[in-house]
Amino acid sequence: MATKKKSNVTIADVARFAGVSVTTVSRILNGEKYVREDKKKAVTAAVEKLGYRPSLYARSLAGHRSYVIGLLLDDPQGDYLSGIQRGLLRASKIGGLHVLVELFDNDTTFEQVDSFLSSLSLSGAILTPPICDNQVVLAALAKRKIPTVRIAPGRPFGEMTDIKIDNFKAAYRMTEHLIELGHKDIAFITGDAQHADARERVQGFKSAMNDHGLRINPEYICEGTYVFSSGVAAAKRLLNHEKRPSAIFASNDEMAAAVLMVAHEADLNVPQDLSVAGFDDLALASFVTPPLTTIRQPIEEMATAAAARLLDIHLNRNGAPEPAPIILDFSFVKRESTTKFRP
Amino acid sequence: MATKKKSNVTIADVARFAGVSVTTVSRILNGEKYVREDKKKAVTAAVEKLGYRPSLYARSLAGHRSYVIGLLLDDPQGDYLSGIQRGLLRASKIGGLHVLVELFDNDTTFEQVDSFLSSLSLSGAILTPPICDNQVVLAALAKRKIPTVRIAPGRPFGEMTDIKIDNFKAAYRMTEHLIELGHKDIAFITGDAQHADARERVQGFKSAMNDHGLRINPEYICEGTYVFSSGVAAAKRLLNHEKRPSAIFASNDEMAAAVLMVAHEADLNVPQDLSVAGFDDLALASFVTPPLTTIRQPIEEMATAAAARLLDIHLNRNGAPEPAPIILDFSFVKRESTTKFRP
DNA sequence: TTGTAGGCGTTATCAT
DNA sequence: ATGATAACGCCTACAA
Repeated sequence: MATKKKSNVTIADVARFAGVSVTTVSRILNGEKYVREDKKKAVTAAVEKLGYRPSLYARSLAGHRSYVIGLLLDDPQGDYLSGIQRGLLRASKIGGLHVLVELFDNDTTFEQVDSFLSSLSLSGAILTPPICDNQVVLAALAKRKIPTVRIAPGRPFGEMTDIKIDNFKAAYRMTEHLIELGHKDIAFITGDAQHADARERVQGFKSAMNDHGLRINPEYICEGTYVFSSGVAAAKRLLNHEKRPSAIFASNDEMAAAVLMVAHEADLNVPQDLSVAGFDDLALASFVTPPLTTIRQPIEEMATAAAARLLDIHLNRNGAPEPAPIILDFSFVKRESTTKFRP
Repeated sequence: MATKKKSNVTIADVARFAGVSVTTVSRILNGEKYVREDKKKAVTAAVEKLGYRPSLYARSLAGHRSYVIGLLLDDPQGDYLSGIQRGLLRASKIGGLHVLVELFDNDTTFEQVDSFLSSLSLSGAILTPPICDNQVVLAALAKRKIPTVRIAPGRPFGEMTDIKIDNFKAAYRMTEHLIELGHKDIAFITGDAQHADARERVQGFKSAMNDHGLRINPEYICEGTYVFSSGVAAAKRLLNHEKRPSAIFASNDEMAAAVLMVAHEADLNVPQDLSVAGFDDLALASFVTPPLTTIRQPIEEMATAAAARLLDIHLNRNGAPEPAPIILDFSFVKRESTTKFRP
């Protein structure tokens, strides 16, 4: 009748079973040194046999390290999120970390973020645009000294690791592509100027134009905000221009898709009548008609790198964050939305 | 010189400050009754003043409830994920829960899931397709008696709450739309037959056809798997058919987008030469050319409902899960990819 | 209605 | 190299 007490097997059970102290078990589990091989073996066996799993909560409470990294989000939009998460989740899992996602609106107060951090004491945090430039959130993170890595951030901030591609170079590259195709009247739709990456992209475009001795028509530079509707507006302006450009470089795919739509409505054929270039290589870039020539950010790798960085900090408990930014390579993706200029 | 010990303010501090016992504080924090108003007020004030935030880990350890719900994912794909997360995160935040995301491949073992659950003792779990039909995961969840709600699941399973739309009805509705437009030769591209929703959609299509006295050409029913490439294959087969259909109903938007692409390559105008209907109303449905007529699943609401359900269980600690499925309304979204049949 | 005291499962400290 | 034992911060009988 002895019903086995349902409670989970604890570290004490393992210790007893292996004939050692809980301290020793703990040491072994945490990969510390100063443990004899035979004991290690015994413990490992016991763990296996009993199906023991340490309680995340007990460890966190006693050890002051939570094994949880926070993915802080502003508003979960667009599918770059899935790329980020895939990279993050895979890497975290391997490193024995868990990912907790939390939402923080644009008008979140310092108090709110701080209280969140207080109750969770994260092992690290990961921020993506646009929240990676939210001063309130950043301040709260810094105050608690939470190791933080930012993916594709705008302005730099304190001692945080930044992960990004060289947006300037990427935009430069795309512009050169257009120029090589013979285009001269090239228009550009900017992203949300709040983001540094948006600013870098315009700069890349402008530099390439200048370096190739091409004149930039100020009316060919349209302000967008990275969202579809802003792309529609910009495209309409551009295509109704008395002398319409022969190519449009939108600083993200969503706006490029908008250009495609407007062009289609205006009975313009892309790419015969108009070349269109995007940026980001979201899934939709391959779905639209015609598929977009674009720049791919290695989103997943970026997230993987972020997790790796955090894991490193977590393991080494090192106080020297070495905030050198990590720059990853972009890739140029040629599809069918761009082609040779023909008058 | 008295440097305030940096450690966080604890429940004991609050109790001291408010002149009551920790028990009382705990009670108040957890909204139990049997507390005098004045004490409650004093405690609330102390909490405010001290900026106290309970430690999630300590609560979890002592209270055997984690306040963490797990969003279990197979492979973070597509943008339905962002909708889910938005709903989930918002609702969870309001309810004071946190969302932890974890990845489980298709070949995850029972042992792995079990060990995950063991170390986190989730307050609840949420599953989306396709993992919501992963028998291994489901079994592990059931064994630990973790309250689980599944979004748009295939086959039913044990005592879990299911949240879904009436796929049959939705597909029926879309088919009727096509029929009302005068189409008779309507083709259908199925989804992954593993998913019950895919099967329900075919059924809806067939029933509508039958009910309207239309013949279903077996060659017009193409097997797809919900992914773009399968849509391409199906579309090619359909459009090369000696007598090609005047309308194609793809059981998700991704495949519908594929049809659009193939049609475009074949110099067919959509919708003049061919009507195309999708299902899901992903973001891409509005981006493609022409925008897709489709069915919208209230993804975000589904997630919200899921969180609400879990919160309810969490609060009431009720053992009666009442696994009645929650059926939410879909909506029919008319865009430009479908139009009247003209011979 | 309120307080006391004993866990919850680990890690950290300090001996040995 | 290994083991007691005291935290960690909170919840929850049990007592009052």
